Amino acid sequence: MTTLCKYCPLNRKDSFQKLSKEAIDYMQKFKVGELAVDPGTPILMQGSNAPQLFTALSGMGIRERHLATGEKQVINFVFPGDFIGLQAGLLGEMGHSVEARTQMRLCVFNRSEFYTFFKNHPERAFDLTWLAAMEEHFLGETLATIGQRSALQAIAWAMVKIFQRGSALGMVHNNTMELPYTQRDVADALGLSLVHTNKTLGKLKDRQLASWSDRSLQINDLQALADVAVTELRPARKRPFI
Amino acid sequence: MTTLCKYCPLNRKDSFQKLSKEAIDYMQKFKVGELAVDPGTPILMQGSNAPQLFTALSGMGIRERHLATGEKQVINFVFPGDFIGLQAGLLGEMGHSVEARTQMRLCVFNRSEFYTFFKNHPERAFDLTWLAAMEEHFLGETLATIGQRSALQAIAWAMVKIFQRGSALGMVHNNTMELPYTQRDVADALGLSLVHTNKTLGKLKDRQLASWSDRSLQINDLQALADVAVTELRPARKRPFI
DNA sequence: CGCTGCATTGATGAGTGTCAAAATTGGTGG
DNA sequence: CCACCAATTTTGACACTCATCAATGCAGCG
Repeated sequence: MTTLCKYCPLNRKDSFQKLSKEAIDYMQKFKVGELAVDPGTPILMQGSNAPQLFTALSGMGIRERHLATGEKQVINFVFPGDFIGLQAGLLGEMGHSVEARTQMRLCVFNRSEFYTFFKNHPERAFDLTWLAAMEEHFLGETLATIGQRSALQAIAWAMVKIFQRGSALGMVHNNTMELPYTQRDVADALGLSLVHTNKTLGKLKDRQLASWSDRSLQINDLQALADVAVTELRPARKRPFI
Repeated sequence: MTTLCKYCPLNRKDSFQKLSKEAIDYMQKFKVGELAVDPGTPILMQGSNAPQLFTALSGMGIRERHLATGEKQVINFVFPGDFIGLQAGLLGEMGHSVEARTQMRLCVFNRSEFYTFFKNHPERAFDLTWLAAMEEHFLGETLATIGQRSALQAIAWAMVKIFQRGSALGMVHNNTMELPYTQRDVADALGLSLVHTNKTLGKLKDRQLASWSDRSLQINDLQALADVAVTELRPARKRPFI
């Protein structure tokens, strides 16, 4: 049972830019279906030339890049509203894989209509490029984290980012949000070993900055955590979605 | 004295997708001037909301992100054909600074006409998004490098990437290309200390894999270097430019 | 109730960072 | 043409963060 775009769950959240009625009508034509996946399911594979692109409607996942050595680098975490498959759509090949970490519902688009999309709806193309620019911005910040921050700073930074993102999406209640990731995911995202990540998380808990256990992250003083991370807390902006 | 777009130096290089005559005519209207800068000149500042966007016509530079701690992370290296200011154009704020490392000539566009650009020329908007996707792809690879590769692998990887990029642009002669960067730049790009970078570069030279001195990089066996870096050598694709 | 995946803890050492100083290079002015 | 200065490269010694190895505990699950 496919949700009509006019009832799109994303368009109801106020962390997203509202779509106009016309835009919704158009997206309805562009949308070819809906995909529901279980935790652990691969959605797009690195190197693949996928015929389908997605927008996450609900649930969480990860983007990860596999190396020849068998290790992997987590590029970032996927939240509702994220567009999945930009690289496949434009370059014809994904630079990373995407995998579900919770149950997810995805809105499915056809890659073949991608160019038409650009041609007929420049404001939507603009939105897509906006998302790409935002991603570039974020990856630059991540690069600075892995390259320059200590393990403690890096993990604090990651927790701040995740918490803020979750907060904007209404996933935070009582200073607490669900985190479906494993410590290995976080370790791979920050270029740290699993053991050291575990010990560093322990340190954050000892200092009462961030407490993460049982898939649940609690942060009482976000500013204090941001201070440890040497980051500025900035209000989230409304994002477009595709 | 401003070059006419029909004589654009980028359009003559065959590593770029040729622009149609109509596209050139349009770009001519979009182009508002040309900027020549000396080495060391800041082109765009992190956090700024620049009114102008650029395409590098010649010369090289770096993108760098400054941290509150005074350290910096080099995001990547700027080559001819690179678009500069995507984030300013779309997000209204740069996530990093851009600085010249050689003399550079830049093609200047007005940010205010950016949206018009999208609206009237979807194929050019498509190209811009293509570049953004390519950047995202590259940053993902860089993330994997900093996060997962050893210092030796990382530096080998960086040399391979730079050499390939230079090669595509016709900057390589006799297995040698000019490198206007400092070891500090490379260290900051890979999250390594200057001293360790220096010693590791020495190791690559000892092993006759890559020899960089006097601003000049020589690589005789690129495949061998790529093997050390644990990367695949892939043929460069034709890129669009703006 | 024995798997299997994940979290946790302790011990040890390698890979890098940091500190300090010398060598080299390039530019500038006398 | 030389003297001087700043920036960069190079080297050596030492410290420390973080990776690796190895076990144990714990929970979910067929």
